[in-house]
Amino acid sequence: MTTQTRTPLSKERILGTAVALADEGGVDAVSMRKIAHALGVVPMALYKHVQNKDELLDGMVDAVVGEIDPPVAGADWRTTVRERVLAARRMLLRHPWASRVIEERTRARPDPTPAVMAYMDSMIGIFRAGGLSIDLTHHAMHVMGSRLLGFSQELFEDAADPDAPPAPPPPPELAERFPHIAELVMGISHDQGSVVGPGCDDQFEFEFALDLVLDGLERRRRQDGRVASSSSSST
Amino acid sequence: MTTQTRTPLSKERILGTAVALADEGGVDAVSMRKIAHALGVVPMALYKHVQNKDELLDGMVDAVVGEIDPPVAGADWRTTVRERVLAARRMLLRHPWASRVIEERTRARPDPTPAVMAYMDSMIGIFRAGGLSIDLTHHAMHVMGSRLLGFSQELFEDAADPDAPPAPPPPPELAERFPHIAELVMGISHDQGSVVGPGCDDQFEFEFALDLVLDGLERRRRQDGRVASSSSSST
DNA sequence: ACCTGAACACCGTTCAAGT
DNA sequence: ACCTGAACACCGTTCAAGT
Repeated sequence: MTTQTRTPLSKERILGTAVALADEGGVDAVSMRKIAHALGVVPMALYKHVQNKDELLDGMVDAVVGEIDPPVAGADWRTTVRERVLAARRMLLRHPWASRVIEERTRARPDPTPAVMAYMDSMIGIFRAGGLSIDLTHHAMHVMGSRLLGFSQELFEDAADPDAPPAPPPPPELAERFPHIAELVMGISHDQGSVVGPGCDDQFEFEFALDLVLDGLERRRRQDGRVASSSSSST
Repeated sequence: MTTQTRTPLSKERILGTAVALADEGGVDAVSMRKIAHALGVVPMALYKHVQNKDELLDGMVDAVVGEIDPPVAGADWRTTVRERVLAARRMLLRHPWASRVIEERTRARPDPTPAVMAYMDSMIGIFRAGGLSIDLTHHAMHVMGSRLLGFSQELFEDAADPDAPPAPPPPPELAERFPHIAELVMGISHDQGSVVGPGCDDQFEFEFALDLVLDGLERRRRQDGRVASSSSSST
C-alpha cells in the first residue's frame, strides 16, 4: 500500500528485514510469510531472490558475521585474538538469535558460509603470524570454536537486568537438594555488596574463560618451541 | 491396533518414545502428532501427561542428563571432573539432538531442569572438595558451561566417517580466497598418513580443549592459595 | 513469459460436541 | 465427567491457473 512498492525487492532488502525481525522478536519471528508481510509483498515473491528458507538463514548468518570488527593491526597475537573475539561477542549481544542460527546452519552446511570462512581464515592467520605451529593452530581453532561464537555459558541465567527484583533467597528446599549450588549462590552474594546475589557479570565471566584459554595456548606455544614438535598428535 | 493399548499411557512412556524418535530422526522428528502416532494414540491424549511441548522437551532433557555416569570416587578433582565431562560427552554422542535442546530449554526456563541442577551440584561439589575457592569454582562453572555440554566446536565438520571418500583436495579457488584455511587443511593432511586429510579427530580435539581448561583452573587454584584471594573479582 | 493465489502437508493447541 | 475429533492459526513450499 505504501510507496515501498517503488523500491525493488532485492536479496539485501530481504535479509535486512529478516535480521530486523529477528532482532525484535527472536528467531521465531522470522518466517517467509512475516518477512513478505513486512515488505508489503506476497510470500512467494521472496523465492525469486532466495531459493528457500535455509538459504535465507545462511544469508542472515553472513550478514551479521560480516559485522564483526576487523582485527586491529600492530599488537601481539594474544591481544589481537582477544580483541577479535570480544568484537564477535559484541555482535552476538546485538543479535541474540545469531549464535543459535550460526550453529544450526554451520552444522547443516557442507562448508561454513563465506563470511564465516573469512572470519576463520583471519583468525588462523593471526595464530600463525604469532608463531603457533600448524598443529597448535588447528587445536586452537577447535578450542575457540565453542567459545568464539559464544554458545551457552549462561547456565545460571540470573537475568542481566540490574534493576531486577533482588531475587528471592534460595528456597531452603533447594539448599537441601543442591547444597553446593546453594553455597555458591550464597558465596557469590557475600563477595559483593548486595545482600542477595545480583547474578553474574557475564562480561567478566566471558573474559575469564577467554583469558584462561589464551593463557593455555600461549603456554603450549612456548612448549612447542622447546620440544621441537616431538608429539605427533592426531589431526 | 496392537495390544499396545493394554499398556497405559504414562509420562515415562511418552518421554521414552520422544527420545527414541529424536535419536532416529533428529529433533524435527519430535512432534506431538508423531509421538502420539508412534504410541497408537490420538495427539490430544498426550496432554493428559504433559502440559505442552515445552514440558515434553524439558522431560527429554532430564531423561538424557540423568543418563550421565555418576562421578567416580577416590581420584583428585582434576581426574574426577575430566571423567565426568567425558561421560557427559558420551551421552551427547548417543543423543546428537540433546545439546541443542538442552541449550534451548535451559535458556528458556527460569531454572535448569532438576537433573541439570543435580549435575551442576555434583560438579560444584567436586571443585570445592578439590580445594577451589567459591569464587574460582564459580568461574570454573562458567568456563565449563560452554564446554561440558559440548556445544558446537565442529566448525570444520569433516564428517567423522572414516570410510568417507578421500575428500577432494581444496579447490584452488578456496586456497586463493582463504589461504590460511588452505594451509591448515594441507598441514593437517601431511601430519598424518593419508594424502588428503581424513578430517579431525573430534575426541582428541575435545580432550585437548578440556585439558587446556583444566590446566588453567589448576594453575589458578595454586595461585589462589599463594595470594590469599586478594582479588575481589566481580561475581 | 511472468507472477501469484490457492492448495498441500505439516505444526501446537483450543474447544465444543459427543459419549 | 471424561475423552476426542474438528477446527484454528500458523508453517514452508508446490503448482497450476491467471494475466
